[in-house]
Order: sequence, then C-alpha cells, then structure tokens
Amino acid sequence: MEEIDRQILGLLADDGRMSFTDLARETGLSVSAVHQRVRRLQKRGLVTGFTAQIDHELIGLPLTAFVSIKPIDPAAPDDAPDRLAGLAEIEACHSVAGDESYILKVRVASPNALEDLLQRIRAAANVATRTTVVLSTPWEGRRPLL
Amino acid sequence: MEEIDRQILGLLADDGRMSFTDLARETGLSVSAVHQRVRRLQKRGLVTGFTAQIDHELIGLPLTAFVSIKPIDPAAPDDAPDRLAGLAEIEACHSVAGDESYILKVRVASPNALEDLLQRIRAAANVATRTTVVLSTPWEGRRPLL
DNA sequence: GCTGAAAGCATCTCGAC
DNA sequence: GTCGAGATGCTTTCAGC
Repeated sequence: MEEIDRQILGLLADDGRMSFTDLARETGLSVSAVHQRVRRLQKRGLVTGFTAQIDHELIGLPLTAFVSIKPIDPAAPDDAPDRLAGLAEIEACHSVAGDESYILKVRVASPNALEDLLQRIRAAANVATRTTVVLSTPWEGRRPLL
Repeated sequence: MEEIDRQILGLLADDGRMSFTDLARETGLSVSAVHQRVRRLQKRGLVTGFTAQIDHELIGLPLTAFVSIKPIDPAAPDDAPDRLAGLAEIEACHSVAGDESYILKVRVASPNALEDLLQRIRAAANVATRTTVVLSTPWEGRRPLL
C-alpha cells in the first residue's frame, strides 16, 4: 500500500461521508481515480465498512465497563464468544493473553443493568467475571498511525 | 428520543454511508424528513460523526493491547491524558475505577514496537504499566442496544 | 414536523490513453 | 492506473400545509 491510499484512509477515517469530489480535491487525483481506489480498498478488505459515531450517554447507555472473564471449568471447551454473541450489551470481545481468557467491553444504562448483565454473562458462558467500571473517556476511537 | 430516530441511528451505525433516499425508504418517511432528522441528530450531538472502519491487520498494525497504568507518585497531579495525547498508537484512553488509573487501548506493528511504546508511555506520564496482549478479536464495534 | 418539487451536485460507468 | 464526460441518481433547500 502506498502513500495516497494511506491518505484516503485517513480522510475517510476522519469523515466517513466525505464525497469523492472532496477526496479528489484533497488527493490531487481525478474523481474517478479516487472512486476506483476506494472501491479497491473495500474489495481488499482494508476498509471493512462505514459507521455513524454515536454518543452513548445521549442515547441512554451512560455506563461503560470492561469485563474480564475466566472459565470456571478450565477443561471445558472454550466457546465463550459463541455463547456471548447474543448479549447485545457486549460491544467488543477480545481473546487475550494472561490470567483471564477474554476482555469484554460493555455498555449499559445503569449499575442495575450492569449487575443483571454480569449475571447473564456468568450464566451463559460458565465463567467468573472481574469488572472495571469506566469513569470517563478522555478519548476513544482515535485514528492510529496511518 | 423516539422510535424512528432509534431506527435511523441503527441504520447509520450499520452503514454510515447509506443515502437519505434509502433511509427514507426504510423508515417510510419522505427524503426531506429523514434529512431533517439526521441533521437534528448531529446538531443535538447524538451522532458525533462518521468514520470508515479499517482492518488494522491489513494496514500493518496487527498487534493490539490493553495497557493499564498506575502513577508512580500518587501525590502528583493527574494529567496523564494530556501527557499521552501525543502518542498516536493510543487509540483510546479510559479513566477507570479500581487499582489502576487508566486503561489504554493501543495498536502497534510488532512486539518491538510495543516495547518501545511502553517505554514512551512510562516516560511521558511517570507511570507503571501492566499490559494485556490481544490474541484475537471475535468481534468489535458491534452496535449496542438502540 | 411532514411533504413534494426543483436546482445543483455527486456517483458511477465507460471508452480512451 | 488514470482521465474526462455523460447519464443517472442523490442532496439540499424552500414554499405550503
């Protein structure tokens, strides 16, 4: 991948709805050239999609937490992601190295909802949980080095 | 907020580039009505922006980790976010409850780059670090309950 | 707050280089 | 890989309700 594709990725990470016309102006290419490059970036899988960024506080999910989980029976087959996929409050699921197996990022409406979710997580995946509550988020989703 | 705004948020979270024409079809409103609602959602801050979703492995940042930090001098003023803002590898910074002060999510190219980043984090913020390496990510950025 | 219509732009495809 | 042009479709505004 080269310089101009990195530039396009950066521009689209900053503004996912930027028009091809504007992308062309910024990159110095023609509209059709940018268009083709963006399509190629999607086809190659470098761009997996576009999404609206939503303020979770304002839509009624003000409480974020990280939940680390550890199987109660270490001999049981590890299908935790499948078992947890149905819980919509879980925004992300990472398999990790270390004492615990997975780190989940969850969003809920209240402490009560968190307690309820933790019970559902333990029941669904037969795991112990360790929860770290987020107090504030100085920044999130910042674009890494391109 | 009401039902139809939730629907619009869901559609835009799934496809941030969906046209107003398609949004109108899905919601049963006229094109101008959806247009007006989306503008209002942005103005009210429920939609903070739009972004391209990028495959970090394919752009050369295959290693993700969570770095928890704890101040070495607990009496010093806590301006860690300001001190860390210049490190572009840090994708997110959450202030958390518990033994440690912040959880950082970082993306790097290699174990060597991670080691180097940890040194820069410790130097910049005068903190001790505890790092959890991500092995795989069953899912991430899934839309929470709307 | 919703609608429909109209003007201005953007998208997307092609043929050519 | 890039370009320019053209048909199609989308965005955006506005008057009317």
